[in-house]
Amino acid sequence: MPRSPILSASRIRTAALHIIDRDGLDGLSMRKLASELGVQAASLYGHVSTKDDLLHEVAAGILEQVDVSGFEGGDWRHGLRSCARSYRAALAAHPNIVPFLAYGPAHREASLRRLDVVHGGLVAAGWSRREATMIAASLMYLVFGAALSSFSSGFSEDQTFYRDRYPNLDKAHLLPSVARELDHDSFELALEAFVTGLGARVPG
Amino acid sequence: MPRSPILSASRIRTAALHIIDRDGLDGLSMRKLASELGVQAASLYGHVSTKDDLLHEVAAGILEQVDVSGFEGGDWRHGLRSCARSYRAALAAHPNIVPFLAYGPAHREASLRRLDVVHGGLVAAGWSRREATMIAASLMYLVFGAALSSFSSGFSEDQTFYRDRYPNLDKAHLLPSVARELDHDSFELALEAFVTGLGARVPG
DNA sequence: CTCCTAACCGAACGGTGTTAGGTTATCTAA
DNA sequence: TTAGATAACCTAACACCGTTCGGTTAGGAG
Repeated sequence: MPRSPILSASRIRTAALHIIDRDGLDGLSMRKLASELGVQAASLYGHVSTKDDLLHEVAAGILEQVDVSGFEGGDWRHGLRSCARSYRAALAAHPNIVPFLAYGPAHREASLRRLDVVHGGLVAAGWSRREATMIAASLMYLVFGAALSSFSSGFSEDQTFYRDRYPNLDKAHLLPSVARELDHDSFELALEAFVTGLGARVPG
Repeated sequence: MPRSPILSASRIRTAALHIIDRDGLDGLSMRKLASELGVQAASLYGHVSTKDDLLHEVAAGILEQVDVSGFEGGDWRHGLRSCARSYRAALAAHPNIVPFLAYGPAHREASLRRLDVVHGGLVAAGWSRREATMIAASLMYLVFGAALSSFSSGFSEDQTFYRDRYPNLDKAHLLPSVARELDHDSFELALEAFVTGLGARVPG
């Protein structure tokens, strides 16, 4: 081989995710990415077909970490809860990429494979196929909704602006640390209410 | 006045939303927008400070249509349900702008004002302030999650690809019309389960 | 030592959002 | 009636973007 490569698809993905985490989704450009890898922009295209493709791969890497093994025990409630938490954790670790996921999460291989497992687990627990599909979809609603409309990613700046304008809103969630906790607790509340509400419907 | 204007902020917003609905979020450029208004791109900047600003205004116009009057009756269950449906309907009418909303919905004036009403309604119904905040947040999770991870916006193309790959997934939702119905029913299921699950917790 | 070839670079293309400065048409004041 | 003011729009350009084409270069293979 001609020259030992200083670039690789995985090194590029890692650097891209790092930039996204640090500078936001709009903060990622091929030129900046190349520059941080000590390389010119054109060189990236030997390892990555397109920026959009790169983003999809980065997204896949994140979704790959979602653990749906909680369904193996046969308890759909536990499966739903543990899967939802794992999903949320994976997204919350890289909130800046969530807007990209919004462009059609259903397409994604990694996402579908996991949805399929959830679906199978629900059917095995006694839900109809249609119900299983809807429950799995609902789980995605919760997870993606929580990832993108989070307090902590929304409020963190110019806190004084909100003060006194919205008398009913709790002022406390303007502090980032409180907001993070509130995000977590809200998600747990939503998840628990959802699972409980489902339980009032049918099996197990 | 010098010349009768052929441009106005509201005409620009309308045209922008139309392009977004038709060509997607990436299909909107200032030059195309200007051209559809019979004008050069630079002229837009007399009425709109920035493209980002324009998008925020368009988004605000959509969120403005959300009806939270359902809380006035004092029944928090009905309030939650009707507010959630109104929210979803508003977003589902313009699905292409949802990815933009993902860049920080909490900032938005129109959104906050409505959140404030929801919060007030919940407190009036007996929930604590903290619970009210979390419930309102959960509602946003559901609504935004449903808007962005919808089946109909995800699957509609290359249906054959999915066939046989995911044995557990219901094949039927590959058809757009079925997908739309499934989206609706899934949202209703999630909403109903959520409200029911909340009811197992506390007041009224 | 030569050739091959993979890895990277320089320069460019067409597109983007945005701005500075100039033109034009109408309304106001003299 | 005419001169000036000014809002509305345009022309041209800037800096950046993703992407591609045609080199250059450095090492391993014969």
